[in-house]
Amino acid sequence: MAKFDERDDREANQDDRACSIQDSLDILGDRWTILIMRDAFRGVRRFDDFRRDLDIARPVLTERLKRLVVAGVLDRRLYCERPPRYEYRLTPMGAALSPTLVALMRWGDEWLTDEPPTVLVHETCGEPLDQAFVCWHCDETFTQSAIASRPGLTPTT
Amino acid sequence: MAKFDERDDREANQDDRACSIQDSLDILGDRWTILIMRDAFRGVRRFDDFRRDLDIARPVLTERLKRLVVAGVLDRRLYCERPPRYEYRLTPMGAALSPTLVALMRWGDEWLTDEPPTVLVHETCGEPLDQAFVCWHCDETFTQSAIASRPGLTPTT
DNA sequence: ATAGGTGAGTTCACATTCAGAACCAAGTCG
DNA sequence: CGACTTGGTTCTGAATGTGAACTCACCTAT
Repeated sequence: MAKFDERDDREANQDDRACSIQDSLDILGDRWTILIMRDAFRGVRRFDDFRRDLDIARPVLTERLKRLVVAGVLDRRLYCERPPRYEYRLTPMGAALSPTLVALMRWGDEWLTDEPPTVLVHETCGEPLDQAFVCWHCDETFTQSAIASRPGLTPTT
Repeated sequence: MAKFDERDDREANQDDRACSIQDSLDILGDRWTILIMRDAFRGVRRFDDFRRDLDIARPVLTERLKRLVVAGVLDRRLYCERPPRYEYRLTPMGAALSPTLVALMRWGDEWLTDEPPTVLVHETCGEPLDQAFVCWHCDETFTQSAIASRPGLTPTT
């Protein structure tokens, strides 16, 4: 993934750079990190709570949290001085992952589970929310099936 | 991740099941799979094209593609009889991952890259699209920052 | 007809990463 | 005092990933 010595620039016409999905996955792309983020969204903040909830090996959790803090996605802060205790909180950058996690969740709900999906509801009216694409210009909204042209992420072509 | 023998049901109060994010990650959750899917969205279909584009080890690619086919996300079909050649195409289930990939891409664009983001444009008007939550009932649209209550994926609490 | 090339793998030896258990440190509670 | 908690680190085998070489079926050029 790092050694592209013998590559001709075949891929340059396709997307002219490593693609930001790859960049995102450099931070999130291992078996645990997204689950850690999911827990963080749920409000989990402490080392042992992550560990217990995920059933993850301690050294791995230590390393992942460190990476996430370095990446700027979590913030490690002392929440108790005298027995020094830390908690990990979402930074704005981490919180910005919510659409990604929601999309993953909805996909799993739709295609993988028989159980009733976790619906997101509109706080003010209690009706279910949908995740969609919106064109502020035309004031049109459409779900993914209706979107056709996406430069850099071309559809089935 | 599979052996929960000694777990008490501590997590039952939090979300009463494995959570569909976990289910999704059982399929997508390793360093390569999401990149493979991204390539599939871009129109890559053949073994060697995936291999070259991703610079992934052959055995791993073989195994990943097999898993994705079993999972129902890709479809392996013979596209040439006499030298038997296969191609891997997105199934509807695979295509349904588009919001997830878009969300990942947008996150990477916004937080990780200095380069101009890949904007998605509305085909009919050419204006940039946004990914958002929409309440069909109130006919209101809001981006993730404005969403507050999500059962099962509670915000920062 | 033979030599070389390609697509799609498999097999193998080696390196990295992960898991699980034990250990440690700093503080707190009984 | 000793036990317990949180948040780690260190260690050792197991699992996984890596790259190189090999296979097999076919195709193309000479």
